[in-house]
Amino acid sequence: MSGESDKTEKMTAALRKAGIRVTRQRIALLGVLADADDHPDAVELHARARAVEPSVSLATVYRTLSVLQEQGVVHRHAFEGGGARFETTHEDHHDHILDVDTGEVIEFQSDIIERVQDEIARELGYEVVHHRLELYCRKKR
Amino acid sequence: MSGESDKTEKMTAALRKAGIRVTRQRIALLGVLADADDHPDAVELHARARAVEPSVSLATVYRTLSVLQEQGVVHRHAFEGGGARFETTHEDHHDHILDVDTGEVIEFQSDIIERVQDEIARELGYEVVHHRLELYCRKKR
DNA sequence: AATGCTTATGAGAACCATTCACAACTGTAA
DNA sequence: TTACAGTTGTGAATGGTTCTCATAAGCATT
Repeated sequence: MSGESDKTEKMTAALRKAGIRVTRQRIALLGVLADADDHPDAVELHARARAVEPSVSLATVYRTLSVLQEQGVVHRHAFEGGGARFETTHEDHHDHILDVDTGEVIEFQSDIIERVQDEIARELGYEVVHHRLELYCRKKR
Repeated sequence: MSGESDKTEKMTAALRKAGIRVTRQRIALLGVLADADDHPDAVELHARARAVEPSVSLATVYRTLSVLQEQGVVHRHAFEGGGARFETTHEDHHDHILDVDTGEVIEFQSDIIERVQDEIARELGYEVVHHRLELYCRKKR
């Protein structure tokens, strides 16, 4: 309900520049994405977008998420179990810890791991295009 | 065609011990898995198993793979794009490099990464149940 | 504001990998 | 050999995601 206009404006400006039409449905979804601090799936995003703009179909959510992904605005994650989950792209790269009991997602980042990955790939004659690192964890008691 | 009987015997022995029936279909699939040095998907395993034992259905391939996974005999990997891919469990843990152009899978292992992962989880009050690390790479030229 | 061209949308069908239901079959222990 | 429980093939069902197509609506231009 608050600081979303900032992010949303940046996003829509970027879209216009890319020749992509800014529709009611897309504005709704962008707002929802800007407000989200979790990692919702398409159905959840659909529900949230509908609360703002009832005329958003699930198909459009998927289509728009694809567009936004191509534009680099959102990231799509295929964690174990269930469907894809999304988050707005933020400046710093990170990987994810998933609480296997609650499904909660925690972000983390490790330069060391990053560096070792590149090194391993290089030694085998490859360069890393992208990677996926997920730690499925349980809370220690 | 060759050294498969060894592995297969070990596998079937383990299954019998676990009270799991050793059927024609399962023998065929175990043989195929023992022979495979790649990471085939269910359809590919079905094709290979059919060559040995024509009465193997795709449903049985899936069912058996689930059983074998529960027994710890095979590992299931959900790489990006396409369906799950399988490999027989071998002693040493490893992660995967995927050639984004060819789909080829290369295994690698890094104690450093492993250690840092545990450390990161621990600091956040978690313990790693399992993880998934995949490097999507392109051959350097 | 109205025009026209083009892209986006909603609804529901289609897709694809995987699982399920069920009647027939078959290991396996006795 | 029997008998029972686990297994199988077939085809239908599932669930997430994408596609089709007729209609709606951006947006640059009058």
